[in-house]
Amino acid sequence: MAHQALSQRALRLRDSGHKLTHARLTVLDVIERSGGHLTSTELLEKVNAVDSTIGRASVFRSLDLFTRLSIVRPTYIDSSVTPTYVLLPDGHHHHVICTSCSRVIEFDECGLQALEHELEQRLNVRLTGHLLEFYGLCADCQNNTQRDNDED
Amino acid sequence: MAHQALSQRALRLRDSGHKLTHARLTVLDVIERSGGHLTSTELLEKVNAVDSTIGRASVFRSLDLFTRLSIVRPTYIDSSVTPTYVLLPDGHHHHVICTSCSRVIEFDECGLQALEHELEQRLNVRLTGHLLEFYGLCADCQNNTQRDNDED
DNA sequence: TTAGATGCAAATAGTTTGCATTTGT
DNA sequence: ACAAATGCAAACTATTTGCATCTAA
Repeated sequence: MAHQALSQRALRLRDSGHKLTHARLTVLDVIERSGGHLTSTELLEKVNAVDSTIGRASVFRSLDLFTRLSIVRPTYIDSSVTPTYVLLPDGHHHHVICTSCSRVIEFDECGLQALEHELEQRLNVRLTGHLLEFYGLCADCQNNTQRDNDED
Repeated sequence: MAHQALSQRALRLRDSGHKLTHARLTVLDVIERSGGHLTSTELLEKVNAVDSTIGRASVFRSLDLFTRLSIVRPTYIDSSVTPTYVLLPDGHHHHVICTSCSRVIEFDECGLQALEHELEQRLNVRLTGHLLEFYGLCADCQNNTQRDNDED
């Protein structure tokens, strides 16, 4: 029952001694295709759209496992209710998220090496990675905002 | 029915045109005393211990208000279920999270203004905030790691 | 073959809402 | 005095659990 080619992360999953089940591979695939920014609710919907026989519990269990394996990480940034899961690529991770349309814009440079270094010295920690997210409005949503008004 | 001296943040609350109610002042006080790292559930308990007549709804409403006023911010700690609220000292938010013991170490400087500015120009976006998390081992956990091995 | 994973449905957390009442200014 | 905020309890949403069944290795 071969899925398609296994992603890097799927291999990590297997190497850590867990079974490569249909449910897990599907959940992982959905996360990867999504660009790596999903709430659990969005994930549930998308997984369900792909294969409606996969149960909610398995999605949550996968999310939990992936978190423990550092494949994914929950962040709370603008929904105060549902955590957003972000894919953790290898070294660092940074992008801009449009708070209006949720579009994700990647960028390469983050220039944090210097800061990382300084923090290691000053705080006496050993750092292995980081997550940097900027929040704001993308070009399109800035234009649409001229129509104004959706304050609370 | 004067509470004790008003904190800096309580003043901000008032200045923003909201009433200084008993419930709000109590919630704020509990957060400030706690060192500024609480889940909503912990907050509910502590508020209840101080004054059991304050209802859950008011606690959540305060949390919501404080978040909108940037007095507090929901963030990831290690429960994947309940957001943790941290006090926001100034404008932005950044910290180091120990991947072993989940300890959170705050730091002030992030030097991202320059980058933020550059991205706004280059990507044609309008940025309003950011989250910066470093992951690594705190001093204690580096030492304990000599004893190695506590995989799952 | 068999331990580990699953799907289901019911149980549990966590959060929000409507509304009559109270309170800060 | 009166708009804003509250407390309550019920509604809702999100997540977890127990267990019989299934499946990857």
